[in-house]
Amino acid sequence: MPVNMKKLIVIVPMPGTFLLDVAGPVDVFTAVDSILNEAGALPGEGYEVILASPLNTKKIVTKSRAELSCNVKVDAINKPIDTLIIAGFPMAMLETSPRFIQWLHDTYPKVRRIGSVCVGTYALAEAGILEGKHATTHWQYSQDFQQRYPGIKVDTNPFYTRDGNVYSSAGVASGIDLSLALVEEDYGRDVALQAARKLVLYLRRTGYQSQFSSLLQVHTLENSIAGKLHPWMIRHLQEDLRVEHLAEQSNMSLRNFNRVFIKETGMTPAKFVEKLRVEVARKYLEDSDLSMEQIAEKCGLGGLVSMRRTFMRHMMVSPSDYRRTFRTSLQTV
DNA sequence: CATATAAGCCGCCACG
DNA sequence: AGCGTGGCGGCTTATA
Repeated sequence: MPVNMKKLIVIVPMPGTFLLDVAGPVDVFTAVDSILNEAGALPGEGYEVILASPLNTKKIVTKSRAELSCNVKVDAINKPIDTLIIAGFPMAMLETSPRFIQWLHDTYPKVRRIGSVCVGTYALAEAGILEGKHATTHWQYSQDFQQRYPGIKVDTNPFYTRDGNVYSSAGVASGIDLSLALVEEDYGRDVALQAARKLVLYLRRTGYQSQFSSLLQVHTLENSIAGKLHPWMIRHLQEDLRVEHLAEQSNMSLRNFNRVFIKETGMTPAKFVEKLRVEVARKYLEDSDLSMEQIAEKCGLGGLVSMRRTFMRHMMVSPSDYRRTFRTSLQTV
């Protein structure tokens, strides 16, 4: 893929889809692109987002009867696809559009990654892309899905799952969570966070996945010093986690520890510890009634002022604001 | 708010 | 040479 080309995000809206299935990912990627541009993007940085119709017509009628006008029909796409996302999928389409399924099957090997929103997961399954892999779909359909495709491991809890370069998300609004995760993978947490702020979203809603630290990729979890240290750090958050001690714990010299750690995680040890502390603090703010002092204590974030400063630096909101908005948004749902 | 002190980071070079 | 490693010194950054 040419280096100086923006990543092409192709979103396929299935007829009868919820608008949000489509609009969520579209707006996330679009917002990120403009954020990157405002920040002075390098050539090739950012996203080009297009809608591609799976039918013979460019017009797609959504469930609400609102009409989407696609940029192109899928088989007319002539540029390399970075990310392909299938959104929505009324069940009737399964039998009626073998051509699209075939196209999906043929196109999958040529894309960097592929994802689905909601029942779009059926399309991936039908194209044989998910065989033996983990996947998610809308909770109402997960039982049916499992029966229909016994070779696919269906997770019902998370908002989205990833297995290799295949992603699937649970339904409708979770397409947004998926998209933010993809952005985070590409451009890091800060950019994803900015996009979430711009769209007034939370970067990561609480699903069961959030029990894990998002700081490490799955493959980093084993066979790396960062991965081995990670659980230990979580257990000792309230203690002195100076880099010196981390190096000691890993039986390495300070110098080398630093070097290796950066290579593995892409960030320096101290930054990592700080992010970890903030992340755990967020969790306490979200799902506990512990006082600020108690949270600061548990996370090793020093005292109140110190926690506030550090938290602000990462989240761009104060801990109390974060807790408040989080709580009130939960109540209105 | 300024200024002192500690911690973190990293280039450079050396060793096996 | 080509690598993983580690010590030193100085620059940057956060905090009291």
